[in-house]
Amino acid sequence: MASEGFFEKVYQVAKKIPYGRVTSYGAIAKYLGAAGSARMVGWAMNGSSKDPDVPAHRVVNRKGLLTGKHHFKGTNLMQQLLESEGVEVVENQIQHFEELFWDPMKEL
DNA sequence: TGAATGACTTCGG
DNA sequence: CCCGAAGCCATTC
Repeated sequence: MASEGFFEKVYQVAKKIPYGRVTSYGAIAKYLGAAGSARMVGWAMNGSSKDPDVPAHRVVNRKGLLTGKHHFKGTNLMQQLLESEGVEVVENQIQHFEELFWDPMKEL
């Protein structure tokens, strides 16, 4: 259905996230023109399971916290993926988050 | 149509 | 910065 339009956009942006970088739901939402619908981005990510090319592990909340890790298959899968990209993660929180932060509005 | 939900964000204390 | 409460918005039932 066309109702997946919003989801598709989220997937596209998520796929554009550079390697070893992360972003927040709000940033993506704002880029999509749906500023304030950060929750929808997370919701869209819920459907990202059907699109393995979507690096949902690179999308965290504004604090750099891996809030969505509980939605992954493994409890530590999300962190492992980030660490695999050179991103330090401690206590579900991304280190140097401000440095690794990738703003689609600014980068795209 | 209306109420409930959610991987968030912002505001006030 | 931490905590609690309210707000937002699209999707689902």
